[in-house]
Amino acid sequence: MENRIKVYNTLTQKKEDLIPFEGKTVRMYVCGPTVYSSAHLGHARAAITFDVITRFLRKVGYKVEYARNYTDVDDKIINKSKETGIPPEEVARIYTEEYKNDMFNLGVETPTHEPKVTEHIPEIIDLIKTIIDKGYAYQSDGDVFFSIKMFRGYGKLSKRTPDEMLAGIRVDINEKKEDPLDFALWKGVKPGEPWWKSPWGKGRPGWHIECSAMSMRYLGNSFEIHGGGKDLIFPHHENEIAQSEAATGVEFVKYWVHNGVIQINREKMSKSLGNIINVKDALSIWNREAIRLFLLSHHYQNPADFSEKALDESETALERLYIMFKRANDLTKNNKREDKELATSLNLFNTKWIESMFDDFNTADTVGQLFDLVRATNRSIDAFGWTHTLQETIEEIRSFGSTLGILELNPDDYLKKEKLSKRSLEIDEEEINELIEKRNAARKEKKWKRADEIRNYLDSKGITLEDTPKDTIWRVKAK
RNA sequence: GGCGGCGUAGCCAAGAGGUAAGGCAGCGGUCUGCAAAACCGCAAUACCCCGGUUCGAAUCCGGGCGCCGCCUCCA
Repeated sequence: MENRIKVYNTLTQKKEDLIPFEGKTVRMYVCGPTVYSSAHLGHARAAITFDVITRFLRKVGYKVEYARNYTDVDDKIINKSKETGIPPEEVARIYTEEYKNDMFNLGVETPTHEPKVTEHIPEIIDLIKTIIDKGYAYQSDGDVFFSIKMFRGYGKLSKRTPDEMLAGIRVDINEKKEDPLDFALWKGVKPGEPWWKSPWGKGRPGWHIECSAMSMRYLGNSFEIHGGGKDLIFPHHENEIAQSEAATGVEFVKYWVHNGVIQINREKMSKSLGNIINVKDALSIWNREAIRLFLLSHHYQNPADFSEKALDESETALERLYIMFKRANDLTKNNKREDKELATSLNLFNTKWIESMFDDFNTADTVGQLFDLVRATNRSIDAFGWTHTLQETIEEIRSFGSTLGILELNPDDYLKKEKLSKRSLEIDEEEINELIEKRNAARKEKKWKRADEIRNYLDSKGITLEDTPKDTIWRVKAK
């Protein structure tokens, strides 16, 4: 078939060929966090989804200009400041740092640009001016509102008309607005709030305008991909389209790409349900690669139901991969034979996973293919030991892993060190090694009862032993 | 109420007209002192229900039922 990447576009509700405006450069903007609280799994999913998309596009030869913002002025930040007594700038600074840290710990690569709202106030003011000049916005008191009825395409992304939205129940009444659906581009200052000077008096940007201003600043008036969680489609992205296209008269974004939400036990993760899981907390329990594998085992558009069981299963699945790496590592390179069956499996994998990624970044499908190859690889290790083909296979799996941001550790680091430090297991490496020696001494004398006692003891501490022809190896149980 | 989406074996989850990936859990076998890991096999007539289109439907269309998201701050 056509050698083109297909991407599902929320705007057209179809999978489309990804065709950049120019050559092989893809410009992508993804809505980053409003920095008023710790990053949760929803942030992690969005970041990882677009991290993988970026990694893959680059792998297949695209240049990706990737911008992801920090919204560091906002009502929620101001509220947090009032609650805690910490100045708003400080609230924003703390959570921006935390977000960066969390993303680093999740293995998310840093985007090309990470603009902050507070550093782009002039751009925002200019953009609002243009929108007013073109007649799409009006001043009311100290505020500036976007007039949705002036923009003909309003609702094209979220597939609803203003009338339908008005039929909905909760629309806040604000006498300053001409139409209840109008939204603020600029908010006049209130006592104790951060403000900047503007042609409309002191104030600050409304929500939505920052993303338009910053994406245009770094990526241009029209760019290829705009991403974010599905929950941002309305009103955030709808409003971005309206204000951007009102200002420039050209199509803002070619492909709108939205990731599905995280659910906890089939329910939305939300403050009111009290079921928000922070990235930091998840990382204290599970390896970051397990979290990524869990997410990437779902198609990015589908909801992902997070549970302890599901994450434990991802760790178990990862363990299978690392055990395979370890088996391969431990082989001596003395075999001159080649395994043709493995070569065939490898070729199949090479073409299939790329194909799956070309088809709307179907990482879940690639994971299935990976495990097919893993079986073939283990079979090959059993039958042939080390071969050049095996070496090649391992390298290819690693390379695949680096596109998904998994399988980047040494087997021993994953199977031992990482987990030893993550679980408080009341046992250390030294003691484990001592016990293994004792057990092997017992085994030599065929004192099986004693040997099994030691193994059971270690098992009770969460350590699994494995006797290989050469020696005894150990790992921390997956659970 | 409006808009969007989902329902695939015990659980999780891909697939979107051509005869159902993969993971986890379970069972049996090979290997092992016994295990573990790995491999082989079983469970497995797995596509919510009822109609329709088609040579052929999990996939398309219509109608049900159940669940979820958005419409208010959200990744």
